[in-house]
Amino acid sequence: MRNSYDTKQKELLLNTIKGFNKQFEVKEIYESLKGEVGLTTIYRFLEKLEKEKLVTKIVGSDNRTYFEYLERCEEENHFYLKCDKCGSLTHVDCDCINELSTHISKEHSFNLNKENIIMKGICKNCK
Amino acid sequence: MRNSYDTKQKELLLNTIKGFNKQFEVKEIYESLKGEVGLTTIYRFLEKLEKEKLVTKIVGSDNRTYFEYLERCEEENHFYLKCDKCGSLTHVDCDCINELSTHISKEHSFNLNKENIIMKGICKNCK
DNA sequence: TTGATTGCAAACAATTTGCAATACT
DNA sequence: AGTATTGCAAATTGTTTGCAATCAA
Repeated sequence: MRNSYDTKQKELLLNTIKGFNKQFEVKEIYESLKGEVGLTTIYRFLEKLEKEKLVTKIVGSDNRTYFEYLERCEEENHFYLKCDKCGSLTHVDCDCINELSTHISKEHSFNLNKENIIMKGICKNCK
Repeated sequence: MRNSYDTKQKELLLNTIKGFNKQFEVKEIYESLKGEVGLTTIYRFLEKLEKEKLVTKIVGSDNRTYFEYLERCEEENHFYLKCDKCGSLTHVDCDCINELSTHISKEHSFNLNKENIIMKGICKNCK
């Protein structure tokens, strides 16, 4: 009684998704893997990754639906900086986020979800 | 040569949208205004509000599409705290965000978009 | 009166489901 | 062999568009 098989499609999909270093559309995966993986399979794989919290569905500023691969990170004080211009996602480990979190908890009675802090703006390259 | 008329529908829509104090679905507006405003009009109105940055389309953790009314705020050090549980949005004015922004700019070469900082977690009521 | 707005029905696009064929172990 | 996976086609759902009727100024 197994519950998962390794297939060519899964491997192709994961590599392709990791290859984008910014948000991507379903269509883009489909195009890159034309003839190798069907649309249905792509949707099903993304759904699985979403459940595993490896991928998030988002609405872009152009109002279209994108997916974003979020590499898991076990660091304590970790957060993401996402560029509004190029869509790139930068990982940061810095105590500043811990301080902020403590402050917000004490002063504003709100507990930040420290596993997944994403702040937006303009990255080094784009400014 | 005018470019906008005041209508019953617009007024109803704006009041309804302001009435929710958390994210809402198109369907919810439609239900609350059943018989008073058509679906097409709702979509068109939301599109207009999105352009004015009063409303944002988002994907919920249940993977459905929601809209969120973001009251504009002219304060200098303003940000939002969004509860992952109840969806409520709290406005905060506090210098802490300014310090963070300065730090991130200096140390991590990234310019936060200070107009629209939204951080997620669990609110006072839900914890 | 003039031009904006509305809402139906139809068109369109994105996503999901049923199912038979295929691949994995 | 036995079960998971795939992918087509069809069904479903969400959103947009064309257009004639209506409404605001």
